[in-house]
Amino acid sequence: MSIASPTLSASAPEAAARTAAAPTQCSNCHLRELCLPCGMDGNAVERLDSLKFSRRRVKAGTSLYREGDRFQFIYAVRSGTFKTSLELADGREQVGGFHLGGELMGLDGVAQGRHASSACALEDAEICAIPYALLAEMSAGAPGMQHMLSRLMSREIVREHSLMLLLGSMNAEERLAAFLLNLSQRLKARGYSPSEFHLRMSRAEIGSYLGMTLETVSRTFSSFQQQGLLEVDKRHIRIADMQRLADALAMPVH
Amino acid sequence: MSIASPTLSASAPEAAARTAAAPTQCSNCHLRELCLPCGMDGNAVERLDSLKFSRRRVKAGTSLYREGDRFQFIYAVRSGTFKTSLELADGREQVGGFHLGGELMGLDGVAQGRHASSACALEDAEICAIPYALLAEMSAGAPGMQHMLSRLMSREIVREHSLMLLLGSMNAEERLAAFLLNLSQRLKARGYSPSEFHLRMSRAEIGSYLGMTLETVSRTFSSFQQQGLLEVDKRHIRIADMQRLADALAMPVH
DNA sequence: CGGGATATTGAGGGATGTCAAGGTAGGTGG
DNA sequence: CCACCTACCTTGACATCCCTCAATATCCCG
Repeated sequence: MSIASPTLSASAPEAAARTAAAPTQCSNCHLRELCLPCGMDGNAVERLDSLKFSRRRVKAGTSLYREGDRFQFIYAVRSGTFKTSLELADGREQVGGFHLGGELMGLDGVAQGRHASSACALEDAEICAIPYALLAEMSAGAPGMQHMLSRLMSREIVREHSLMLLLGSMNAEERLAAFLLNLSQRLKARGYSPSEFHLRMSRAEIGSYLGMTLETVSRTFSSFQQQGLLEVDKRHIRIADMQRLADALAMPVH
Repeated sequence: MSIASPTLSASAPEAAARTAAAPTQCSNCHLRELCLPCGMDGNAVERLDSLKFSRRRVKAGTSLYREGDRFQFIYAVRSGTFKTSLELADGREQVGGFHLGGELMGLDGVAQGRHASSACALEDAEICAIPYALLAEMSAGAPGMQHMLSRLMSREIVREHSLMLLLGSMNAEERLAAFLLNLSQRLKARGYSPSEFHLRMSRAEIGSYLGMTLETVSRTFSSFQQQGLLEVDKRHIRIADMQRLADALAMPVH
């Protein structure tokens, strides 16, 4: 609960400088197929370009926003990995998700006008800050754009459904298998290897996300390795048998 | 699993008849402070009225929609109680939420154009079917309306956050206490007693929602009764000590 | 080189799941 | 109206998964 790490300010000089140097445009972003513009027509993407989203670097371990902060922006990850989390009454944290390039954060702030969770960079990262008010204003005249926004929010609801399912009715092995397979697919969609990757999050963060202790996460990794499903070296993971890992999900041991 | 219970059709003759007899208007609905119109100005509510939502009765145990059905409507509960759920690979169900009067269901369908969960009435109920396409079309010209829709979806995301927290880091007593306190507040907001009510859902459904077995739910009810927090008679609940029940949440036993 | 964060592994215990038996309420048909 | 049936709830005994506590190893960084 490091109170030290400050929320970055939108008006930081370096952010302004960067924006001037390299205006951020969705139309030629390498993540356009995954991110906000996904499914939009050229016309709509041009409108997005006109907003000239500001870009910001976020250092590893730094918060992008915190629970209770005033909601102004939604954020798209350009590079790096984030976690979003809630703080419990007793100070522990509950991780709500991990976010890779092209994924959006902050949509939970629309409801109350304040962020309902915190977002923290797990490695040095870069984001686009999208002013929600402008986005809403613009989509008033553009039905397709508004629908896109609704779809994105709905997608977040569906994502949380599956997490709920995971937390509500799976054992430790199923949970970790589900986590790894989901991560593998998302990495693949971003052009990385689906079978070999480096985890950006600690065992404790994985455990919090999956509703188990860091020791159980560690033991389950070891167990998967002994079963020949994975090769694990700290945070470096190789999925040795994707099929059997998927089976661990579909066929509960019960 | 009962393939028998049919999804109701929007074109059921009785539904059409009812609509003609009593056109549904948000502006004089007794739930307007809790439901869709909440926070809208008079102008916007009039626009809602012009849509003339169709009303539908749903018998206890009947599905309103099912996972995979084409998404056309979002539904507002007028009376009765619903559960929403997902089906697991092995046939078990995972309950995702319970819905009282004034609450909306089906927003998870926007993402894919298909419903991502099923909704089933726990008692005889009545709903408003809100054609999503019309709603989206109308809100294109009305910024306030569109913002309302976004807020509602965001609220759903926040709701699932708290469920995630509950499933990820609470023990059986904390979970049941959280469930009862939440239900109590929602009943109070609807003009019912917050301290004495009838549960519309079975122990198994509560257990699925909270990520525990029906036996543990039953035992935890008994334990609360022995501690003097509740009086329990099957589905009839009286909260005898609201404060200590709330304490069970804030001060984990750990 | 030292210190802190992170990961692994073991031992033991406790919370919760599983299996089983019995009770109660409500609906249905004779 | 009663008998029966089914669904639901409660409770007990036991098993087991996972948490807790603890020791050690490893890595990274100053």
